[in-house]
Amino acid sequence: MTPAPVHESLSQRLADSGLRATPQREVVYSVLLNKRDHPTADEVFARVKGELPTISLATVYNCLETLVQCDLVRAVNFERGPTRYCPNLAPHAHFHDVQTGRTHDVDLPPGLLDQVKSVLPSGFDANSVEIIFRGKATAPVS
Amino acid sequence: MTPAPVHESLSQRLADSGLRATPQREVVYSVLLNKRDHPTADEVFARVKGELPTISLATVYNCLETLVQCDLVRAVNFERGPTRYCPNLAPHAHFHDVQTGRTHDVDLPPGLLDQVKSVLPSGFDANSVEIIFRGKATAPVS
DNA sequence: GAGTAATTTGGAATTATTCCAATTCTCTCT
DNA sequence: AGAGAGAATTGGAATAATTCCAAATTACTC
Repeated sequence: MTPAPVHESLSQRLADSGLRATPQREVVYSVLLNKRDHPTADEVFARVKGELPTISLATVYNCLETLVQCDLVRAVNFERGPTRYCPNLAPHAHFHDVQTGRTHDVDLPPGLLDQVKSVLPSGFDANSVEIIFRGKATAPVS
Repeated sequence: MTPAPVHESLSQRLADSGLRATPQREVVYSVLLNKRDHPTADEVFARVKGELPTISLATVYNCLETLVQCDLVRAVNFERGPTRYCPNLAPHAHFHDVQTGRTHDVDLPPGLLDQVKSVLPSGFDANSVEIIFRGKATAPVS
C-alpha cells in the first residue's frame, strides 16, 4: 500500500508541461485533495492560508489554472457563481443539492458516457461529456 | 397550422404566476424565440433595443429572470462567462463547439434522460439532468 | 380619476476574475 | 558560490457580469 505520493504525481505532471513544482502549487493541490467539497477559489485561498499565510489570491487563481491545464483538476461551472474545483479524475457526474447548495460526485458505470455520446447526430464530435443532476439528496451523504 | 400565438402562451404563463405581460417581457421573449443562438443578456439587450430603444439592461436581466421563473426559458451556464438563455423547452442537451464558441441544441431520444437518472445511487433524487458535450462540429450546422 | 402595487429605469455597488508591472525565486552555467 | 535568464508570485488596479436600490412610470382596481 503506497502512501499516495501526491507530490510525485504533481511534480511529474508539472514537469511534463515544462512547469515547476512550487510550494504554492503543492499546497493548493493538497488542499483540493484533502477536502473534496468542490471549493471556490476563495475557499481554497482561505484553506491554503493556513499553511502559507502570505499567499495571494492571484496566485491561487494561477495555481488552479495550472492544475486544470495539467489535467489534475477539473473546473466546474453550473449556475452563475464562482467556478468550483474538483480533483476527481475518474469519469463522474455532479449532483447539485438545491437545498444545501452542496455538490456531490456520482460515479458512472463504465460505458455510460460513450452511450450518451452515441446519441449525437453525425457532424458532432464530442471529446467530453458533462452530466449535472439537480435535486435533493434524501439521505445524508458525505 | 396555427401561427404560434407567442403572446398568448407568454401572457398565460405570466398570469399563472401572478405577473403582468409588459412590452419589455414580450419583446425579450420574442427576441429569444427569433434567434436561438443562446445569447447572453448583453446580446439580448442589443437586439431588444431595436424595438424598444429606451429599455435598460437591468430590465433585460429582470425579464430574463422572470421568463426563467415561468419555465419559458432555460438559463445555461457552462464555463465561466456570462449566462446564456435558451427558449427550447424540449428535453435536449447542449453541444459546445470549442472552435467557434457556439452552442447547439441536441435533441435527445425519449427516455434517455430517465435512463441517465437511473444511474443515481439511492439517496439522490434528481428533478433535472443537464448534459453538455464539448468538441467540434465537423459539419456546418445551423 | 385616485389609490395601490407591479414594473422599469439609471446608476451605484458587488462579485469573480483577470491583468500588470515589480519583485522574488529557481535553475543552469561557469 | 555567483551571475544571468526565465518562471512564478505578489498586491493592487482594472474589467466583466450581475445585482441592488430608490425614484419614476405604468397598469389595474374601485
